[in-house]
Amino acid sequence: MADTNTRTTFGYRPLYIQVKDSLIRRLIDGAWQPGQLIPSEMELARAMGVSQGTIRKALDVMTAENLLVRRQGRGTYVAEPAESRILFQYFRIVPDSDEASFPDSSILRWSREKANGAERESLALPKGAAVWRIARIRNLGGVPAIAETISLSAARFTGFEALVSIPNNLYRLYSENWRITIARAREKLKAVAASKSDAGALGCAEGTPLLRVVRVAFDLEGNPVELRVSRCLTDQAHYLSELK
Amino acid sequence: MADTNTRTTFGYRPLYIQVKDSLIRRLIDGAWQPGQLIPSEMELARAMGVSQGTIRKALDVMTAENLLVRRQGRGTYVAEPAESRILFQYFRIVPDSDEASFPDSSILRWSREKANGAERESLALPKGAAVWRIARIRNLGGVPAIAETISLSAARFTGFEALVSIPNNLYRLYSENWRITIARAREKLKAVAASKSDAGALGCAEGTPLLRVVRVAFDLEGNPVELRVSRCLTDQAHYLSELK
DNA sequence: CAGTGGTCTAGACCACGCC
DNA sequence: GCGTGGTCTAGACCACTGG
Repeated sequence: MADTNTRTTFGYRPLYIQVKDSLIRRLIDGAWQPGQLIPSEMELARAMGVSQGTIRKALDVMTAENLLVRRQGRGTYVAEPAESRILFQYFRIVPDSDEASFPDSSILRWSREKANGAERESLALPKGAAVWRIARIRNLGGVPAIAETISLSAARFTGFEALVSIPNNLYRLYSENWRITIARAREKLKAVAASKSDAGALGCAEGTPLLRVVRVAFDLEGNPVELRVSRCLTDQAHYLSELK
Repeated sequence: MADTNTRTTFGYRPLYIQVKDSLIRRLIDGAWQPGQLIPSEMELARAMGVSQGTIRKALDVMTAENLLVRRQGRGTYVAEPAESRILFQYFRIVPDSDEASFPDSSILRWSREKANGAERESLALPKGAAVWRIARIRNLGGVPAIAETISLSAARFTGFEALVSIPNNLYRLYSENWRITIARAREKLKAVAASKSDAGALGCAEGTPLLRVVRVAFDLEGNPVELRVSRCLTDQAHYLSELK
């Protein structure tokens, strides 16, 4: 590892970035599983032939990217798609009054379909590709609040038809069944009028203003994995965004 | 600085945090102005009696919080509320097609008013306090797209009435005229139906779904400074949110 | 070429969790 | 008490900027 760097201006990559890439490789390959305790800084430093400080910098960057969790006195763990973390990181709809609570969800239907234009573009699928399409309703405080349509590449999620049920926490499902880690996501929000079917599902009048959230979620390698379109009732809740 | 720490479990603060607090104090007091080049790491280390590495860590944290800008070979500068940075950090409405462009804006009216309940709560104002209330329209690609109402504490923004005009970039105005730096903001989004006055201002039908963004912006000390309510037409644009 | 931030190293000590 | 991550130091060298 010590001499992978040519030291020319072109293509110079700091050592700690190379270390980071190498460690991310282990996550992608599944050598390190979510929740697992990874070797200590000293061990990694010895094994990779760099100083402890360089290892530390790589681990710090990965921690900032929510890939690892470090606990003083215990060690460094691979981040898990656990409820609490997902809630904080990926679920931005919160009731106006209280703090956030994880919404339950009921599946309306799911089926294998030919990908439409939006799905092909968002998920980088070839023409004629198939997707799994899931429709569900999420409740906030017991009241239907979000209608969601989730699309997944059928080629990537092989064996999806064998599922007996679809859990509430999909990112854990992706992780455990397909070893896919969601690393980041991009959301685009618009205000739209409720369609007839959305109105029926959410128990509101047709034409009610809904917050439409289109999310594309990416894996560790930067490939799009999931397209999720949510239509949200926002009379008692809002989408929270922190700008820092 | 070396011995401000009691080394007891209670109230332990790392040195670099103390350094950071001390440097932030200079920003709050205005000793260091936006755009200014601050002393080099070595100078600061000597002046404060700590190692260069400790200074570096404090500066890195402040850079991550967008308070400083570091440029290799040149030095470390106090961050400016410049168009380009504001655009990236605080303006999340982008056209569906292109990349982001800074919107122009036209002031509809501004006046001093008695603060309403929402303003008192958001800005932590006492009962009976006064605010400056600004109404403006922002255009995206030449078309009216956003109707905004901005509220500022009259007690904090003294002399506001003396302004001959209100510029497009308000955060630069706050910085230059009142030495207030906006450090972070929280936005809450809902979908609402266009009111009669919004419809008139935006040239859409009454009842059109609008994206309503309520922003509270905070200064370096964490005090709320600005309440901004935006109603956005989202037929040709969207609100972009990155989840990492 | 001098000065700045960026990287890398080596070693010491501290706070924390667990046994 | 031991091992972990977290802090702090000191010093070397590298990459970038500007004169």
